[in-house]
Amino acid sequence: MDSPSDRFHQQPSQMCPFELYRSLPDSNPSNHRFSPGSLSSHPLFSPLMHPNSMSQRWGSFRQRQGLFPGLLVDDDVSEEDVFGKREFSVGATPSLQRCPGERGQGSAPEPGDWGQDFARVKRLRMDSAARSEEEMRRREGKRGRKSTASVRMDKRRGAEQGNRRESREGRKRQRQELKLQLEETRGKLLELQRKVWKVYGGQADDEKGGEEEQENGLINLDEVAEMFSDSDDPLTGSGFSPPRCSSKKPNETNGNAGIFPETSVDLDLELNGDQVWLGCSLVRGEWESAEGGQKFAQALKQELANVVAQVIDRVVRLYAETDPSAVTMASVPQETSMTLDLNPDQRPRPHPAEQVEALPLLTKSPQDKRAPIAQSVPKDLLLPQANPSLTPLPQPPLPALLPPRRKDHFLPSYPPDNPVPLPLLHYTMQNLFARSLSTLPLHKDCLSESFMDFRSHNSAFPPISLLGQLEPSPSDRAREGGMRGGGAGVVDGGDAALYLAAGSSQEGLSPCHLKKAKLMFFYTRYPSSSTLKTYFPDVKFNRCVNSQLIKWFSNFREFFYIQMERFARQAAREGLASARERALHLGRDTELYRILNMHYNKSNDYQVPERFVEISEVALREFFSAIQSGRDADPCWKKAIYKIICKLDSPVPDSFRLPGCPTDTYRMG
DNA sequence: ACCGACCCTG
DNA sequence: CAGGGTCGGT
Repeated sequence: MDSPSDRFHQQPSQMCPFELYRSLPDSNPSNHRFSPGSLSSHPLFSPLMHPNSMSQRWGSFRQRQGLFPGLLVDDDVSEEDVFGKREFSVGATPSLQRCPGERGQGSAPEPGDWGQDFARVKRLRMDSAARSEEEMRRREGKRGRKSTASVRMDKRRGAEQGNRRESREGRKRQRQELKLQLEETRGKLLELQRKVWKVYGGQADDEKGGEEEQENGLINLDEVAEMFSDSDDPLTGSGFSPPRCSSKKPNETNGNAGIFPETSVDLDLELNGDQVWLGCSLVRGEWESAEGGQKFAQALKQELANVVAQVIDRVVRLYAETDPSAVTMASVPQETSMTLDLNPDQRPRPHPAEQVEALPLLTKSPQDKRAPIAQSVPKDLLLPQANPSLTPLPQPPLPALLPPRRKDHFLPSYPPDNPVPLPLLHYTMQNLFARSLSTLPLHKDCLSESFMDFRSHNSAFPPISLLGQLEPSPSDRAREGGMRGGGAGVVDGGDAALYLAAGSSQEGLSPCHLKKAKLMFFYTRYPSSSTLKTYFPDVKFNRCVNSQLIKWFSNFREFFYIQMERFARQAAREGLASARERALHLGRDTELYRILNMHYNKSNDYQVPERFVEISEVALREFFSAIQSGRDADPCWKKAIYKIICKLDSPVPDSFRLPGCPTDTYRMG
């Protein structure tokens, strides 16, 4: 039989995850500690889902078992083949394991990479040496039990030749014994799991399938390793049933059974089910035959795989909740689970491809030191969708930037159910691009590099039709300054990319800041330096930046007053009083309003505050009266008007205090 | 539409 | 010196 230990000496990329833990020649764990900060960049669980590791092993297993006669899985077959056939054979499982944007599309993963990942996991496993020892002892005990079971079965075979009834009773006893053994191991695993979860942070009881998570930062890799190590034993692996491989456990969601299901019921269900047992092809009664022992071992192994899948699942969940950029990966263990999905349960599961795809992409996206928006966006908007099993997080007062995934993706090369949330992809790419620009030499002292660059390269970015994907749903339109602050806003096509990237910290001013300043102009025409500092928290202020911002507002005023004077003179030329009055009224349907809106709110995604319309009309009338009365002959005739307008500043909404480009959802959708 | 240069004021 | 305004260039 193809016991896990048979694969001991295979190259890492072909090893089962649990083999890794079992076969650790490295005895110097202290050399291999990973800093938690680097966690997100380590594809910890990706190797576990790699076909060369788990799935391929199970593919071979299936082949030898004849579980899928039509599914020829060879150890040397390519990843694509494995996947393709698997997908074909397990059509009911909506699974896309590889990442079109990353590993798929013919770009086979490099075994070296995966091997390294395995090695990392290995080392992690070694980090808990004492724990390992304990588990080894545990394993030894279980192996002993296992062989005992085999012996018993042999004996039973001999008894079969005797009295029929006796043999039947013996079988019953055997079954009972096996059940007891399984229950025992399950109990032990349960205990172990609880320990682990306590160590992890007292979540043993309140953590229901990883649904209630807190943002504790990055997971300690040791803890992750422990979680893996908890389930690396085939026998202990039977402690919890696979979420997707065996029959659904009705009590699985009761209490802590969500993680550690009650054992007796499970076994009863499975043994009485007269169907697939423990998620493999071992049908009731079959395991009592001559090869029953082997099949029993296989069943146990399969259980182990299921356990691994669960562990991965939980690790991924933890990833998802601690690293928002990985949320789309949440609940991932599709590789093993899909492979073993012979008896799919009813547990709702997220689209596998969605998660598998996004992680490599997202974890590679630069995590800016401040970037609160960048981090919050995917979590808020993608988490509930990508992982419906997770409790939705409270909606922060940040704009919803990423809409639900739509089917009409604009990257045609992707499948319809493209797992990569494209807006997110967009953001990532833009962010990468923007960041890469930051390495360019400075052109200006005050403006950010990206600003300088993008001013002449806006065309390099997607047109608005594409960026329209970023628009939130029209459901929560905000009225009258109802901006929901902070986030990287959706603006016109040319600038949107820049604004998106501007949630990150800036040495200088970015187009997003310009946009924000313009929107601020709706509220304050004469902001003080302190005000500017307040509302541009993501800008490192120095004299130059401050002057630049002041200059911006000066320019805004310049434009504003020029338009006022122009339209005032135009009104002054009106002969009829009614027409003049009409011209002096600044309705939202007037040309002056359109011009102002176009200038300060170019993308028209922000509702111009009524107050600004009123103030503009005041200015217009002031200009008009000055012109009418001939005061414009005075070279300083505008000063008086400036004085009036200067007093009409209103407070800027708090949403502007957040970094990034504010926007409301007006006109969205 | 934007910005630099320049001037003025406090 | 900071900030505001104006003018002219692009």
